[in-house]
Amino acid sequence: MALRNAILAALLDGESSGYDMTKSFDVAVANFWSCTSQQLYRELDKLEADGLVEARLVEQQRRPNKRLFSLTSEGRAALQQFIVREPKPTAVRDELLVQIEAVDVGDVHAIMAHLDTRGATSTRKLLQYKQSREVLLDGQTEAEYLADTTRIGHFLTLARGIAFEEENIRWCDYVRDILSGRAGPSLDTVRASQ
Amino acid sequence: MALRNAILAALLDGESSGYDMTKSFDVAVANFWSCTSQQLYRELDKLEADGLVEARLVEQQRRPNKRLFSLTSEGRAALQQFIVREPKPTAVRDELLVQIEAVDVGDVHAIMAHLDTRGATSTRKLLQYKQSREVLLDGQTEAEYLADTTRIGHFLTLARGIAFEEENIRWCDYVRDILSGRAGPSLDTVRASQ
DNA sequence: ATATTCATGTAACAAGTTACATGATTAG
DNA sequence: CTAATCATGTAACTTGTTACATGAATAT
Repeated sequence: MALRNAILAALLDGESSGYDMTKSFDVAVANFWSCTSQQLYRELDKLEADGLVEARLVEQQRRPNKRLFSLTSEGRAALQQFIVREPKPTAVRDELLVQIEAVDVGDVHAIMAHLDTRGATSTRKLLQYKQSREVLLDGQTEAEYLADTTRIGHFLTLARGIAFEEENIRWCDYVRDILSGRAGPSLDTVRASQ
Repeated sequence: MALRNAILAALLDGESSGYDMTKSFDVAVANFWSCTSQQLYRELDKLEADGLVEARLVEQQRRPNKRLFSLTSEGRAALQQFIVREPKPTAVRDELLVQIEAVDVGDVHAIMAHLDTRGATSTRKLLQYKQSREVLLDGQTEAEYLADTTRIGHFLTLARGIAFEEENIRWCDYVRDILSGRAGPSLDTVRASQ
């Protein structure tokens, strides 16, 4: 009853295959839910069995056949019921933060490498989100967009994703600065100064 | 192998009972991991069986007896191994964002109520985090604290928690403003103007 | 030639959630 | 007298992850 609603919400933008969603869960939906492709296929089967989505088989010549899923009216009704329920508090689960919590007893250089990787990931995601935003806006100002559109939800969650990644990048830089003062010169720095 | 490390990291600050951790996972650790008390007790048993933590029974007169857990050297070593491994990307899981994604097909007033609740929760958490920060700083400036301490990890994760909740509050306000323009006058507003 | 993309899954396992249970003590 | 706090758990269930599998088509 959890992933369900994220899938139903993702289908508001139109029909989609499991494969499409596997990737769009990395971009469009990534700022509010995440899952593996195996979970998606399993849940889509259940949703179909429960009549909340329906599948349309599309036969292709040079590609494997695919099933395009779309919301049924029951699915739409289930979503409507879901949004009036009190949402659970956000479940935060970040291994990098657990590692930072333990930085005092471990390898500072390893942590700094993780911070670089995370910073790069966040930068890439931020770029994707901002591009999605430009696509939605399509040359309009935010005010113009908001006045016109019938699809405001995705714009608002995108705003949260953008703010989250910006904050993430700032924090990675902040922590890296502080840790580099504690780590002692890295091997690279020593080599560079010789 | 997931909650494990969060528990081990939490024990860096000293011994703690399952009950203590149930609540500190709501405050201190909440910005990077969350779990139920049932999970904690189960995982603590496993950690003890694996020799990563050890329990000390404290008999109390007017309270139920409790077991205080602390890190063993094996536990500390396990943490050190954990922090050199590449961390998994953050798993975001926020029902409120799923609901916002679906706001176009559902009850806008219900969503606004959820935003108010979330805003209030974030405000409360932010206050707690800031108070924790003051306790750590103990009158010193940030620079003074960072120069002196041997326990920098928690300070840095706390900074992330503070930034996260501040951003959350900003976003809730932003979305509420936009939605209140679309919802039409609420029943309350109508009553107030009569 | 080799790797990646498209497109779908199964099976086994690990982790997380919900409901339930106990029972004394203290604060309002 | 009622509710909350302290302190621990068990059992059943739902989710999420990992490893594995297939097989043609295109891009490098």
